[in-house]
Amino acid sequence: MSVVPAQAHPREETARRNRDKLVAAALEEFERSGCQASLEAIARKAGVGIGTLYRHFPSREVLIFAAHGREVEQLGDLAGELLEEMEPEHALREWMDQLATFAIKKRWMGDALSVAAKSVPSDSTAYRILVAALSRLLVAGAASGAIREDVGADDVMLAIAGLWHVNARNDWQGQTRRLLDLLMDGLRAGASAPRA
Amino acid sequence: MSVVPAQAHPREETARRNRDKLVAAALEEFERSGCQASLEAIARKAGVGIGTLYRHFPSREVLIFAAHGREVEQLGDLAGELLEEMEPEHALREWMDQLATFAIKKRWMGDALSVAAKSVPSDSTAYRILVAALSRLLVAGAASGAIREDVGADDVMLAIAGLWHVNARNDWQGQTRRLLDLLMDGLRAGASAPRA
DNA sequence: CACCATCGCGGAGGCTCCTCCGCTACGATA
DNA sequence: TATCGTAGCGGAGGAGCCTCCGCGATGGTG
Repeated sequence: MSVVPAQAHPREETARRNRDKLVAAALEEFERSGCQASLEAIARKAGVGIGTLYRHFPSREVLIFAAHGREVEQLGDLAGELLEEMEPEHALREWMDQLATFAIKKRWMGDALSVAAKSVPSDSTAYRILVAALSRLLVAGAASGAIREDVGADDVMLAIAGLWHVNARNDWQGQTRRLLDLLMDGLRAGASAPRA
Repeated sequence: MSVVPAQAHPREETARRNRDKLVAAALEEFERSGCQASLEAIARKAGVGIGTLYRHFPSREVLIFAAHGREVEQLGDLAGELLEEMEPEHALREWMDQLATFAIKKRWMGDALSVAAKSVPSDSTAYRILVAALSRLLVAGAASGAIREDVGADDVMLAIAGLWHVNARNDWQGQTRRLLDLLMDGLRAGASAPRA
């Protein structure tokens, strides 16, 4: 996982190993019981003290993303790939669909983002990655003339915050589709009443 | 507060008094420290056991709305009043603005609704009240031809879920305005691409 | 070699959550 | 009046959160 600097201080070495053990344990526990799994249980499973867990991961959210960072990055990269394959407007929609699916299928993500949203979300690495991806899509859309220019990635993140709440519902596909349809209609250039 | 049935069983009488004491204490504590205030502290302040609190209010959310129910109802009533004063499209927007302001100014509300959203939100009385109000506005809007007909109140609730997260940000007015602008643009009749 | 500064570790401790259960007090019944 | 059933009360208890601090290992210094 982590890069091993050839001749590290043994202390740092141990610390790194502990970190890795924690991430592994967290991944398992989050998988098993959603991401409100007990942090003490994770520490126990990793065989380290609870203090060690909190030193490495000062908040639950940080741990969640440490465990799932890779997947978030892939979602970030996806934006670029979609932009190469299709026109920006469709890429934007497709990306948001993927994000929604992600939030449903990988329950941790919805949970995590809704935790992240509580504090100052911009503190969250994952949040930043997603906003960056979204931003690329919006800029490309604006450049192509399909998407209005007066809306920022932050605004759209806020507008799709509802996705994190769709979770347990029965008709999540319908809910998600309608929510994104609504949003896309608002996002299209010319949607807004002609500005003065 | 509660209606006093003339000759109640003394036991029920005590229970009612306890309930009222709890609501009063909760109101104070929520005011003081946001609605993640300690329930044990509330019980202490009310002078009852923690068990009594949980018997009357099985979840934090229930207590929050027991304490603030009146205000939520007023917000519900506001929908009808606005519809009498202005055309539906503006009433809808105005109502959502009020809701947003509410969510910011009365921090408990944003908190509470985001708690409510986690479980099955339709279990929450407050949620139902708000959805009902929204529904009235949408129906009126559709009848007047200003608002599209294929969007339900639940969908809109989901779309404005972001409002609960605006909370701590600096530029909440701007964020809120942009979010609602976006939504209104999507909601206007004719916004959607012509359907097949 | 003896001493010292530093850093990461573990876990105790204070607090909250929420459940569960024994107790009491009061009305009902004989 | 003596006994019983029951509704509502209080709070102990087990679990989790998070902080804080004493400890031991390690590498540097005289």
